[in-house]
Amino acid sequence: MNLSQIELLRVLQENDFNLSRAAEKMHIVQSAVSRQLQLFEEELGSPLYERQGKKLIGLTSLGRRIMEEVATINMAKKNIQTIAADYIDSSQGVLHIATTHTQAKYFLPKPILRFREKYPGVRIYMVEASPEQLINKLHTHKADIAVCTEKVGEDNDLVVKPCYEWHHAAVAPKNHPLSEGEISLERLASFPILTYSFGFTGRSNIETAFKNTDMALDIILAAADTDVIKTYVRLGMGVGIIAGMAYDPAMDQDLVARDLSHLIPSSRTKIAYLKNNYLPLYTQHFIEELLVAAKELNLQ
Amino acid sequence: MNLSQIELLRVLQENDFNLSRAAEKMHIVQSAVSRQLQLFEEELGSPLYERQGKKLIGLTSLGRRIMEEVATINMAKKNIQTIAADYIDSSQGVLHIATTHTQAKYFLPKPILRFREKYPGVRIYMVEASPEQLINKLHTHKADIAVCTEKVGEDNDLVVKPCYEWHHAAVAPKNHPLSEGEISLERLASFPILTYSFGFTGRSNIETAFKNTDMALDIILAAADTDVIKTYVRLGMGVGIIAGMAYDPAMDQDLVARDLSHLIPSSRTKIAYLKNNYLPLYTQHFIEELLVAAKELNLQ
DNA sequence: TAAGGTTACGGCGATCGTAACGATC
DNA sequence: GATCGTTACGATCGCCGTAACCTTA
Repeated sequence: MNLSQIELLRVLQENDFNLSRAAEKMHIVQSAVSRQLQLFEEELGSPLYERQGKKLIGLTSLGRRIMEEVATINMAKKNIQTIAADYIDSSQGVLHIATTHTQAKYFLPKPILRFREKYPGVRIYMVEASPEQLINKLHTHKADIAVCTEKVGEDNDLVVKPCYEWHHAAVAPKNHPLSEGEISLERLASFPILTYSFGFTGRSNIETAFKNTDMALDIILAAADTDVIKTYVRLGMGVGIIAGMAYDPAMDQDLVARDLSHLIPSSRTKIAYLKNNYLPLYTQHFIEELLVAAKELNLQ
Repeated sequence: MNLSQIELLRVLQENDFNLSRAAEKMHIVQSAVSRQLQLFEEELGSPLYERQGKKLIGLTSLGRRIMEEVATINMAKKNIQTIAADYIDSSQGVLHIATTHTQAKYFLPKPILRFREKYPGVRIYMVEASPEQLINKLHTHKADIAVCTEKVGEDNDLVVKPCYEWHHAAVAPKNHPLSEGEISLERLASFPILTYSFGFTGRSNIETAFKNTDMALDIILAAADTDVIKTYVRLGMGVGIIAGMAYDPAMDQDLVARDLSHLIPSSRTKIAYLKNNYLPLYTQHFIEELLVAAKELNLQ
């Protein structure tokens, strides 16, 4: 048994058990991969993969159980490298942030700027995706930390830190009827609505708000992206329901925002990263920066 | 980085950082070990060991942190092998039990006999030692499970299953004054006492019983081993305080046993094994056998 | 016949063993 | 001088790459 065989199992996992693709990813020829897998299965004395003819089509039950240990080993191996690099120079490195559009645009700018001042040597990669994809990116080590509101609470392999709390707001063009008067669920339901896609940015709480009523929102457009929603609100398509902090008084002067905290339960944005994953010092500081920014938001 | 380098760090740990001894243990020459260590430290970019001249004298702070990950990897590697072997044939294998003399002689015989009937192909090794040493044997993989009363509750890396509860008993030769009349702490303290060594078989609870009194036992002999205690009790040296289940009505007809449950808090014997350590099916069944025997004991 | 996998074989490099040397008690 | 570790060098064995072959959609 050796580490490249362990690595191979991981790469196979991420490439649909396709030996040829795995070989490419590992920068060796396919025959080498084939042999290493044979050797490993031979050493263990039992096949790890189900085969259809020669083709690998999935894991055996033994293989599935062993993949848990493989994941542990790969994580620890990565940790060793990270810890050593961090020990030598904790001012340099790479930080992969996975987040949703709304967080990237309306929450992260301030903490990221502050972080950059302290750590000019850290290269920041930000990737936007759906909460489900974010979690997947954590698991496949394509992201170090995730910032989002939905889903992350449900994953047992993640450390989840509560970040800040926010409310939804309704946005509409100036002079829209909704810019005046009290807002109720009924009234809200009387307009065509533009809001987030399922599984994004507190959308679940919008559902919750209407759950025990016989009303339903007439959602004519759902987007992952606050700016898309605003764009179509500006075109007069209807009322947008967005995250409160995504209304920018300066940039959105042509829109009015109405607080919906009395109608829709508050949402909590969270920071998540893999359990057992060593985070370099600068990443730990970045998280602190996020929490500071969160506190500032919630004090306002 | 490769697995034999990781293995090397473990072996060094267990051999006082002595390269020559580590080389022996790994069945390669010392120069090879020296070079592998150099290569690994070079790859990480920072030394893992403190050196006095050329001699290794301990871990650096980086080294200490990395040893945690090394332990994880070694555990997972061992798990992979165990899981595979277990999957192929769960009726064969080796079971290392670490326990104290008292458990080995007075508790384990019945469950071990039953286990052997079901698993004649499993080779059983039993090693007797002090609770502290037992825990060490778990950590160094020299034992799979430990059965004892003291200490194991305090170690966070162990899974601890409560097994059975028992009380101390006083034993004395027939016709000894203690064979009649009520027993109090005062009366007990008036005899010379023979009991377990510190850190063995419920000794801590004997201490507890006298803690808030101004009395003290006159312990004239402390042994790890119940049979040693009995032997000297038979010679008339004094009163033995032993574990209740260590009094054998058939074998110990020349002694009287008096229950001390009203004087000394009850003790609980536990089963312990390493967290994250995969136990083969037969070991899991052995534990069940222990719990069955424990239940039988506590029902009597 | 294209895509995926296996088998055979030759070459290269990583790692080991031998051996001589250096340091420390 | 005994113990412990390093360095140099030759030898070996493991692993890769090339290439031909097998199998199935």
